[in-house]
Amino acid sequence: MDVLGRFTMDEKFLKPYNPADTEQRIYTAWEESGYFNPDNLPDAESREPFTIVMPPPNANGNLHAGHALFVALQDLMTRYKRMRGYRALWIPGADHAGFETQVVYEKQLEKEGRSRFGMDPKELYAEILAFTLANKSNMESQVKALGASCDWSREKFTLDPDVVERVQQTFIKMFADGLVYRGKRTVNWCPKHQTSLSDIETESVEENTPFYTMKYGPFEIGTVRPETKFGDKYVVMHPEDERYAKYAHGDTFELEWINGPITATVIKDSAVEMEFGTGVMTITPWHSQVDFEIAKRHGLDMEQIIDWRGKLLPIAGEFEGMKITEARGKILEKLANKGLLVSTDEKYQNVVKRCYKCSTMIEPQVKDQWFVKMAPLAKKAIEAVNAGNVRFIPDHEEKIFRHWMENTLDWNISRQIIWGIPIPAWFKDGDAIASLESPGEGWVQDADTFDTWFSSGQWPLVTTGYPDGKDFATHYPTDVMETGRDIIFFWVARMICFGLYLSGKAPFHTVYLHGLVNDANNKKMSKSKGNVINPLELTEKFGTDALRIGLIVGNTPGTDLALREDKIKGYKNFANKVWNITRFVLENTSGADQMAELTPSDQELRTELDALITDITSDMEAYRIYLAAEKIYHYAWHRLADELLEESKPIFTGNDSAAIASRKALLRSLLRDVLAVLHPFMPFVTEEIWQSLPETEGLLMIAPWPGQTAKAP
RNA sequence: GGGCGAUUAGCUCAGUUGGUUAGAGCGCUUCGUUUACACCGAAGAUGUCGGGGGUUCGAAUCCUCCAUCGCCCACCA
Repeated sequence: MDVLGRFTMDEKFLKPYNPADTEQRIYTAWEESGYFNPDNLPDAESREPFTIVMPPPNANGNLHAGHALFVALQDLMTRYKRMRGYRALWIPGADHAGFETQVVYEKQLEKEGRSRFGMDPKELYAEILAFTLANKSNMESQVKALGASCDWSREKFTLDPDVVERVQQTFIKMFADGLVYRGKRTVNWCPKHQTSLSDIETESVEENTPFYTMKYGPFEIGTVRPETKFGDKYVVMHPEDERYAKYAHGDTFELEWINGPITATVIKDSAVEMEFGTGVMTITPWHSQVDFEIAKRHGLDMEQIIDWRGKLLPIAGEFEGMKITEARGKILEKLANKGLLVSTDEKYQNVVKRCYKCSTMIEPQVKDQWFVKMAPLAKKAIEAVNAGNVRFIPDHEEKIFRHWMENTLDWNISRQIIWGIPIPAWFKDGDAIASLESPGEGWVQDADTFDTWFSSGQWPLVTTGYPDGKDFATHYPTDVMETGRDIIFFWVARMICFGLYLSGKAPFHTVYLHGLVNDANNKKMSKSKGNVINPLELTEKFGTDALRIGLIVGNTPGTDLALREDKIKGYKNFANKVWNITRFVLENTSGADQMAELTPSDQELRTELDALITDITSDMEAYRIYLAAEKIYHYAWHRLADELLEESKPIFTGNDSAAIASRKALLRSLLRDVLAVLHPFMPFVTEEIWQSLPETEGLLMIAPWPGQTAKAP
């Protein structure tokens, strides 16, 4: 107040809004208030809990645009609920991201002219740990820069000792319950990364692969992989194929094959498609899933042809030690010379599996691994969805979820990498058991680590302290799982399975799935394309609020988003617009009596905003967040600023003191509510302004959500 | 081979699950520098809502077929 009893407006409003002057200071104020931790909220005990678990970002690099979107969404959900009077908890975390991080680190080693192979495992582990911890704190500071109101005191890292122990205990329990088993089965082997991968860690790509037909004794067989055929000694056909009726199952015959004469056996199996090719094939059980299944059904021999590095073994004779890619041509040449190559279909299209990280062709190999038996877990997950205990937004994702769940095969959780949680298992004489401690003499510990999703699948449980931690009773099940549509199988499906298995309850009632954030041309961002946008560069340029609301407005769940700078720039202008609305209101409402009676027409304007807030509130409750954001944006700019402020000018320059008093009180109350509704979307600028209003006390962050619906539940 | 989605203004997208002249942002045209804001304001142009057929008093919205694009899953060598 100045000497005349008038409010003196902060001079900062005379200049455009500058996010850089504000954001760090405001975030510190929020953090120091302690309200990120819901236990510190006023009347915390009487509040209903609301819980979101943050998808822990991989601690192996900078945040990307997708992280900015999830921070914007989850933070606005948390802030909204906090203002609505909930005991709002958003639990942050960081993921060691096993294989992913190891791949990132290996690339770094490569640049330095080093390789993980030949390194002492303990040294390698220590190096990756240091790398991960450095990136973890980098990642945390970036999440803070985006304004995340998560409770850092509850932050979890997937390699925290209690997490590791919980994950290992789960494995042991699943072993006891018969839900994990040690199986010698076909696995997806990446010859570059020297580890097996789960089915969803491979990419199936349709490619042009020449299809060769070869003479195999009295038969003609087809293959796209001549380099695997050395050991083929079974010829398989459909039992009802009349063309081959004269051959009986088990018949043997001699033939001249790649490296000389062999004895082959006839096998009848209905897995063979009669219509495909000649209806006859030979099998390579060690290097093909289908062939493996056939061999298993009939108890046939299996022999490894290709080693773990992708080179031919001694069975290949003169081709031993050759990489399969270079061997193929030479083998074909030899086959042709021996008159065994009948024909080549150069145009054949075939589905090839590749490593999702390095695109190396996956080599199916038979290996002893730990598998999770998915069927019983999937059954419970589907039941939970059917019962309406888990709801998907957008709802069509439920169909995708269900379809995958109904068809998913057992899950290989063994990884031959050191960067991860060790599998607590021991082997002796072909026996395998799950145990933290050695069962006794002669037992050898499993050297493998868990698929990283085996631990992150238990994330809602471990972050809330399952089974007897202090938050488990209050905050589990959590409320919303907000994450990317692209990890519905990797993560969401597994979390539901683990949650139901361990706690008997689904870990959340709502799954909100956002789409991918693409570049301005709607192309997927990738390092190789060089179109990756660092969100922190955008916040520096346009302010965090602008980036956040720019990612929210018009972005319907499940739909990919083209991230365009001009859109973000538009919301930078909006932040400045709100700033200048405040300037106008403060300049023209000095000495406002907040209790002044509103004129009938002003009362109507007040009622108009009340109705809008009711509408926006129901949008928020129904997760129509993109609409809620647009509505308050539109009201602030095109109703309040363009129309109400304009029509206020003649009132303030007139001499109707009742009208002036009414209008002053009205504008102040409209401004406060606009700031409050806008806060979850644009937390920094709204809080900054709130702190400059003479009539407000405390942080906007914990102010009540306006409107009649604001009562605590 | 199976599944999911999209197709609305030049561009990026909404359209709250059938209801008056279909909306926003950016871009574009014209005007405006009046002390909230030029990071601005006013006015304006632009759409057979992919195509055919159907249901309905009424369809961008529901049904059906077709076309094009995108994504996901997949053990025919």
